[in-house]
Amino acid sequence: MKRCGFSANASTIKIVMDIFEEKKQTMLCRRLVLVSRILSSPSGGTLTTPLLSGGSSDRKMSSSSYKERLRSGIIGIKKDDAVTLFQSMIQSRPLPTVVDFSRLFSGIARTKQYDLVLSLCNQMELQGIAHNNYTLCIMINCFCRRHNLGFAFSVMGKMFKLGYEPNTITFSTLINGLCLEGRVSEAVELVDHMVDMKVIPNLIILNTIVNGLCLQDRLSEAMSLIDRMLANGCQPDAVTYGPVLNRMCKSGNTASALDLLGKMELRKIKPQVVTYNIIIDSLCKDGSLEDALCLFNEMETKGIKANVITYTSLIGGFCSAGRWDDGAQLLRDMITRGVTPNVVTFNALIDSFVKEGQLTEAKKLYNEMITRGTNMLLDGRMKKSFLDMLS
DNA sequence: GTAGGGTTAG
Repeated sequence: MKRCGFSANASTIKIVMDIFEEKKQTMLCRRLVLVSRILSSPSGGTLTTPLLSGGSSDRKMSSSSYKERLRSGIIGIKKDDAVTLFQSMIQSRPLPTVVDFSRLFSGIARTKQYDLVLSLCNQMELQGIAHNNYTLCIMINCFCRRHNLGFAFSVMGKMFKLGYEPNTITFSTLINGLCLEGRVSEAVELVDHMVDMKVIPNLIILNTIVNGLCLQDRLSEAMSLIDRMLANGCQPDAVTYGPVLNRMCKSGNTASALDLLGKMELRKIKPQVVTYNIIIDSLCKDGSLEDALCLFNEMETKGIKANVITYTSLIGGFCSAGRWDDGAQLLRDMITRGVTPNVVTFNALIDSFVKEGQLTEAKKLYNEMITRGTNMLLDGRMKKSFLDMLS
């Protein structure tokens, strides 16, 4: 290991890397580990051989229903639902494969219920189903999101012990974890280690580092990293620029963000709707409503469809400028164009009407909002608008 | 087959 410039609190990385080096030198040992894992895994036999061939019809039903459920999609799965699905999986015979569990865990992780994923991972192991490279990586991500870097690195150690080699995704998960902790320098060190280990960093890794630098408000370093990417033939994408633009706008430098948007276009990087939203919102807050509307037209001309956030920012801009009628008109426009307003959109208008004492208008909008359904009434800020109105 | 990043509105 040629590098030794770790800071004291980077010792975990070093320890884990040392374990890896040790493993690499003993490939035979690794094979033995793999073999013994297959032999000793309690789930080894049941994964391919049903224990209850021709089991009860209940169990067959349950088996086909979890498969159906995983296939039909578990986007936005709620906790109770996830637990029920997991229970039906562990009661099925033959037991589901670790791949089925990784699908479930991945779906839950996307809803940010990291604790739940970790707890179900634990229960899966107790059922005798061994982790694989994928489920371990999901665990690393969960620990990183919970700001438990120590546990994340120990899961990586476990991966090594089981004979898995880290790949780009394993590293990027940990690099993001370090960035989320504000430990960008160590994240960069880890990129160096990847390279030493012949694992090639990709655009996602670089974007992660750029975002980490932006989180630390290290904008000039982020910009020079992007320049180096360009110089080395690594084309950044809109995601690379998002955090940079956001940081510029949030620190009151909308003009620089507009400049950068121009540079993106020169570099043939297609902005996303989010890219425009960041700048449009910032212009609205600056009071540069006309510029915001120009940008709004520009994005539509380019075929980038405005979404609820774009409209909400603009409506807020109109309201701050005292142009409530224009704001209300934009609300009608967005509905006509098939963009559904949400509680934030209505709140911007209603709050503004209430503040102006235009209670009739506020009530009309309120009625429209409840006609449109959903449980918007439960929203706290909306309640505040109405308390203001009543007082 | 499944795992990784990210920026936006009150």
